[in-house]
Amino acid sequence: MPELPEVETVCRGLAPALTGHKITSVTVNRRKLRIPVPRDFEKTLTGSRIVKIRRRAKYIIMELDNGTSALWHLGMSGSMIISATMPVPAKHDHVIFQAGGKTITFNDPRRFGLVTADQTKNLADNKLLRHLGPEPLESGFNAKYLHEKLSTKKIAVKLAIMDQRLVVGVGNIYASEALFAARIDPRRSALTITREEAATLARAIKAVLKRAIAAGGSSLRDYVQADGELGYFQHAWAVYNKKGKACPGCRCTLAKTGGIAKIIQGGRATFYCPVRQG
DNA sequence: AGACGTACCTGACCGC
DNA sequence: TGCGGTCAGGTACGTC
Repeated sequence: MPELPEVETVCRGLAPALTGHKITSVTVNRRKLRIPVPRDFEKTLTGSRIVKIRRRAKYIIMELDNGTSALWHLGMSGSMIISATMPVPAKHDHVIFQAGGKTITFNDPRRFGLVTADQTKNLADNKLLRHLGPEPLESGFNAKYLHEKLSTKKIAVKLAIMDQRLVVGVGNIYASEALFAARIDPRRSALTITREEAATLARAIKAVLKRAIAAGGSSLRDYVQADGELGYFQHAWAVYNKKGKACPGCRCTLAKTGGIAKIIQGGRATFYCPVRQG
């Protein structure tokens, strides 16, 4: 489920609890995730200290003092649970470790997530990370870059911005939300997006993600002290999952337009306002 | 090389 | 209550 803001929130929740602490135990209950958990994963982590926790795209990178980094991906349904006391085992608790007096549980019903490790110095060449495009909130992702990238692609602009090689972290929800904010029809071929529209879209992507990260940050306060599940928080979407609803900030009449439309692109649901994004 | 479909897996929900 | 069908926020891979 989680997109970039959710993963960022998970990192921000884990970092204060774990940074500087030694991993005292690791249990892997199920090795068959999207890719197999490495056989030496437990041995690699146990006894080493967590130096730093950061995010790259939708990966959580846990840098250890032994030269390796643990990589976590939440897939569609993953979450991380911080417990101050030994938690009651639950279904789909695939990896559990202890550090800093806390127990961290990686739970993922659909098992599209993954847990692995690699040498920190090799991360740039890591098979999972090497193809990833720029971070949307960094300066390299801007109007010029986006326009150049879109200008060579025939595919729909919504599919283009979800391509992690073009820019990371824009998943199905935020793609719809950003295009709505930018007033761009998601069905348009990427190469028809003007320089000016690309500038608006780049700004919209940043704004939508930042707003969601802020919402996630405020939800963090509730559980960072005690037990809590990281990875989900309440958020008010403008168009996502709002088929038939009135489009916020739009003056179109619901009876006339039918409100927010739902279409399928690349097998995934897209929500947009045919009037505002016409 | 780009575009597109498909596969991976469980659970929630809806209509009958 | 049960059953089958559909859908779900991600990503890699195969095929054309």
